Amino acid sequence: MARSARQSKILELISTKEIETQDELARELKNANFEITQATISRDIKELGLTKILTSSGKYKYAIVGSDAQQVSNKYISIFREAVISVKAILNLVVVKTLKGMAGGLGCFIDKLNLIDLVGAVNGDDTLMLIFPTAMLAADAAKALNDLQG
Amino acid sequence: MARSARQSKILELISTKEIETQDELARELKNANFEITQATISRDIKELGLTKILTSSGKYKYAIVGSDAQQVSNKYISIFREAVISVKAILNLVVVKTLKGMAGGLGCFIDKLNLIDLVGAVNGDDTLMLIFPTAMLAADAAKALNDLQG
DNA sequence: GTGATTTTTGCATATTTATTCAACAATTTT
DNA sequence: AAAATTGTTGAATAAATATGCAAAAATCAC
Repeated sequence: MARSARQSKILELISTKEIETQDELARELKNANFEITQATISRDIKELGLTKILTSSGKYKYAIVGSDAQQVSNKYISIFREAVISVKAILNLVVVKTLKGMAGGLGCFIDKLNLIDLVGAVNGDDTLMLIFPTAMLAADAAKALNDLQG
Repeated sequence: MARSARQSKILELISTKEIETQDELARELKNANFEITQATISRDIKELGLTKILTSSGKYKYAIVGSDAQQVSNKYISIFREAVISVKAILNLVVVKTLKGMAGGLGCFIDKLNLIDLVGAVNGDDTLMLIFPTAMLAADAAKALNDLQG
């Protein structure tokens, strides 16, 4: 599980910070209690299909980017499956319970891969709340996410 | 001018071939009579905001990618200005005359940055033909492109 | 459980990419 | 036109990233 949790954390980190190098990512992961080397990060990054893009300040940072490879999202799905405990719709909200520490990463890529009419998302450590325009859309999304769980 | 022509060629090359490394790009450019080193290519790639993305075969290739930096497209505009001689609409087509060898690169990124209702594009060495659904859209596009010329 | 098989990882290193610095070319200023 | 400024480049090298290989960990078959 450490593997999925780590990759989830990587998604969260690159979405919330401007990570310029794999060594920097290694340091951030260390702060989050993932003791890991650059070599493994290189592999994770390839698996997640991440790449560096140019920011407006002329620096490069890692980002989730639409790639040729559609299978890449399969990787995300497998993280999703490992991380998610339950998905429930309440009014216009969907509440997702996750393993500890994985709500953040999950939120980031549910956000990115915008398959659904999501207004926004907030998360704690093990809970993710997705906000929808209507109860109906929330129910649809909850169903879609539950289906994903296989 | 060699600079713009070279960068235009780079756009063409990465759009039509799977270029994996800067050295490979250097060899391709050599074939196209641009004698250039990897160092300069590294700079060109940064200027053009290109990055490597994962292909479905698990390899990386260079690609044009939507970045944070909107100024990036300014770079494209400046290549456009240097390359284009004239833009004319005829029926539902727009014919763009360019400097020799630059029609290909131009077509590639006009295609990518899909600002306009373009159906398709074909090009020779110094002529680029853009195909639109209607004469009206072709005329609009021709006007937009002429405006770009500053 | 044991042993076989597969997966994940770190280390060392190869490969790839970015940058420093000096030279040269182009452009502007005077 | 010379001098000064600015932009472009290559060579060498620094920095960053990927990978071969062996070891450790996890998973599976029995």
